[in-house]
Amino acid sequence: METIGFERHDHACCIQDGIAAVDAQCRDAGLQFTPVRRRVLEFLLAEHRALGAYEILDMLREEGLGSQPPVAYRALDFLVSNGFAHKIERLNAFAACSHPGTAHAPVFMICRICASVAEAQADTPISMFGHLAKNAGFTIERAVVEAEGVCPNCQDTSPT
Amino acid sequence: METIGFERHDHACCIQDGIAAVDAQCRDAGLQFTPVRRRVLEFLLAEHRALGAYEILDMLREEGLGSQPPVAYRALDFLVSNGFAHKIERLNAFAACSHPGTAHAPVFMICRICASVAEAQADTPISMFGHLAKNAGFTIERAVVEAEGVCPNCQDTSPT
DNA sequence: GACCTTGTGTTATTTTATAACATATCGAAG
DNA sequence: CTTCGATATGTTATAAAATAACACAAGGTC
Repeated sequence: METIGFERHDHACCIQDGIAAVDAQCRDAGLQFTPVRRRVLEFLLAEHRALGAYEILDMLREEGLGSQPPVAYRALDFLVSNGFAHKIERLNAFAACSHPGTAHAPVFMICRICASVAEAQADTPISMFGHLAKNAGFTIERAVVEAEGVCPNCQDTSPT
Repeated sequence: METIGFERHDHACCIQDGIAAVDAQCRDAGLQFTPVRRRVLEFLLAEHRALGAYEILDMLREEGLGSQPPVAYRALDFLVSNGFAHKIERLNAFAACSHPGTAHAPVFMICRICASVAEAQADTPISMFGHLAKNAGFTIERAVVEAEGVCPNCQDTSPT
């Protein structure tokens, strides 16, 4: 139920702590947290918005870490499939996970004005839609929940 | 809270009733329910799964109703922006609305095995995530909710 | 040292979506 | 009735997002 995202905060910590947490988890799980993968996660952690794969690819290219789409997509696959990042389906873009290592039922809030993305942890998909699924006889395995609207920082500006 | 989707049913009615409802709404609202738009909605209603834009385009092409992508995308835009169809973000595909004309907070259930899509009506995004948004100071305008899993008809088959 | 696994480099292609401009239809205003 | 504006469609071209397929490299293990 906790949300971190739109508040002011020490942003350096976002990156450091995020990387450290994933580093530790990779060591525990025997996953290779390679330079490309680490750098991509850093890019994602550096902004509280979702980055497109090609945007990431451009950043990698500037650093000589890879120049072709599969490089970016492979790193993103690694991060997403291990729960270190999420794909924001609505945007065809990717965001670092704010709660790496914890049980996952992310709810994303996407600001239509500044494009920032915050991740809230809800309980489980079951607790939210379990009753609907049960009615239908459907077994939920995973849920995409993405709310669009206006973040607190853009609330006053442009009422449209 | 009602779900129609995975049950056996008189499928001809899905199409007839769906078209009739949208036809009526268009007349009321002064919207043009043109042949292309009508046909695209029929394609969507004909299957309880999501169709890709290019899949729809192929069907239009076979009937001589248009052969270039914008034709399909424009018809889909019309249907989606008037609430007669929905985009399933997870699939980059489109499905007819099961509840045209009613207040909208659709929850989609996507079967990973047979690819069928059912639409349930939840209350409002607010009732589902309002507390999360409130914590964050976020104003929800729209929500994408898509659950993936296994539909009742595929439940027994292939436990993977 | 041969082999296997995992990750990266690279080329090419597929899939999804839109920009931009031309043409057509139709009702309302003049 | 004809000119205009609004809306819809036709068409060409291109952009944006994603993946297939194969080659190479590094590191561990038998």
